[in-house]
Amino acid sequence: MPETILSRCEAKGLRMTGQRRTIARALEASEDHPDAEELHARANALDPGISIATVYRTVKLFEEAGILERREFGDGRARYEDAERHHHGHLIDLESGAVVEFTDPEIEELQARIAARLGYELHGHRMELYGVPVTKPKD
Amino acid sequence: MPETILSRCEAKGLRMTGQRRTIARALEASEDHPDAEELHARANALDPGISIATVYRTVKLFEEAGILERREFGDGRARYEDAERHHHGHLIDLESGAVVEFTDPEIEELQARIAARLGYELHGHRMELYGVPVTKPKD
DNA sequence: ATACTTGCAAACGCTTTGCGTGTGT
DNA sequence: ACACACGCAAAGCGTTTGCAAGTAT
Repeated sequence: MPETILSRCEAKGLRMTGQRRTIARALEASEDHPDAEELHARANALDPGISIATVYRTVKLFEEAGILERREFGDGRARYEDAERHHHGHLIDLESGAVVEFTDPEIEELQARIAARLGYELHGHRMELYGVPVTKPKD
Repeated sequence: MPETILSRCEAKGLRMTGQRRTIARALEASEDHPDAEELHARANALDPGISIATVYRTVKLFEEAGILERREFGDGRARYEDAERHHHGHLIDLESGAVVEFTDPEIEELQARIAARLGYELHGHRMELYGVPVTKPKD
């Protein structure tokens, strides 16, 4: 089970360019949920010259590889976070847009229970419940 | 406690034009989660001549009045549903975008518990948890 | 009477994409 | 060497908005 974003990229066989490495480092250093523009700024702070188009292409690539998760909090822009970070919930202030993270042991259990009851595994599709990708319960 | 969308609009003192009445009727008849374009089509099927701009203005108005809830399922466009309909969850197929509705008595209880633990009521702001507006637990 | 609402079309903000150049494997 | 990634700028898409004409109260 690899741990860094870079090592997970390599494990998936992604071609790692300088730009992708830098974006991976910027994501690694992020404890929050940057949007594309913010991630662009953080990556360019590490190594200038990365275009916003490359940021968009890279987050899409990483998301399709299961390395990143894309989130939408209702303000129109997508936000990204490391898919391996411990699962947590998001409580969103609808006025200010502030995002409060929290963890609750009951969440994953409840998600797994609901998903199982709905028979999601019969579809063989990736499913999302309350904005969170559904994973099979460990047994 | 009024029941139709129209009566709730009147109770809130909204100025009810012909277009707004028609959009309210289209929403009333919807058992699913139409986006703006779909709602526009349904409203025009009832009474033609309503512009998409008016649909957008009206759903925003209704949402701010607490009559509608806006949802985002990750496909870029917002979807709308009657805020008074029984609370339910959404399981989303990430490939096809299909939305499966379900209800679970544990969801609201868990939401209320998490929200209470996080002290959301101290802020005095409208908060959203997993895409669902948080309401105070009834006691 | 007057403040609010409408349709139209232009503008908006975020994201994607075509193209010619540059680069990882 | 060659398929793929890049930067740039243009286009795309859902949504919002300025304006002049129309409407609810």
